[in-house]
Amino acid sequence: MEIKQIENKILIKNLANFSVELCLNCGQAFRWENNNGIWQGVVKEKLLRIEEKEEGILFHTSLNDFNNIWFNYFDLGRDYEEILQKLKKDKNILMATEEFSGIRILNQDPWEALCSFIISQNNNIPRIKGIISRLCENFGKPIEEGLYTFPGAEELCNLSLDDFAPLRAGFRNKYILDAAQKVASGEVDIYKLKDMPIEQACEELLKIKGVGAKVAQCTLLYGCEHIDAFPVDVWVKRVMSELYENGLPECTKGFEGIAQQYLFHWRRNSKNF
DNA sequence: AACCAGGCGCATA
DNA sequence: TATGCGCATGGT
Repeated sequence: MEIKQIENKILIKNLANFSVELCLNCGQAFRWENNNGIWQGVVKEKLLRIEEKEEGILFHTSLNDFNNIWFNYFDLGRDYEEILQKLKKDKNILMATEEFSGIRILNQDPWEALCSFIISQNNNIPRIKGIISRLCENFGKPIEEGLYTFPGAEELCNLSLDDFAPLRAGFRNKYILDAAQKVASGEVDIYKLKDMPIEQACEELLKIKGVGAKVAQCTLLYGCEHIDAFPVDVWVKRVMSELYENGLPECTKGFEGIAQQYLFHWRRNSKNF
């Protein structure tokens, strides 16, 4: 990986296993938009525009923000080469990586991940994006024209269920509110989850109404750096029953979350599954 | 017009 | 412990 500063942007050259499009559009994050090849999104209080060029990945950001925010967000410190080498011992994952090279697990904010995946339950991706977008418009802070921060738990915990009506999230409203209250009060300390054993971290999340095993595992994988979390949704359930009746292969041990993301995307999107 | 969507809580046995 | 249904809403 080679970092070049060009005017007020950062160009990353020779970065293997990184597809901007796949990372931002494979169902792990719901707030990135593609405008003519330039992906745009807000994380914490910061806006990023990022695009994939022939020469490399172009981050429209300062070196300071690249180092302090985006390097970690895109998981650039992790050796995917080594991990994928192990995962590719499995023929199916090998096929998935060949067709969809460059999926990485993003390090999202724990609260945003939790809240997003509560909203995701019994739902489809376009509508999940709509609800989250309305959540940010209604309760986030404006960054610039049409762009908002993701509202924190402390900004939601004192609202009433009626206040959530504009989201059109249906029965999920009460779950979002309960999550906001338990997180804001510290009853569930989501910032400690990354340093806890995964089973214990999972139990903490299950205290929240509307959070079951699937949402908990998603939160741990996408928001708490637990790369071994393994969310099982309908698509992964299909893969498991079709290909892995006896469970995941040994080579995925420790990286179940990455295996999951490739299998999920492959099963959903591959024409030659 | 039914059925489904990156589930979960609850009732029932 | 295991199954099945209801839940709000919107897209196909």
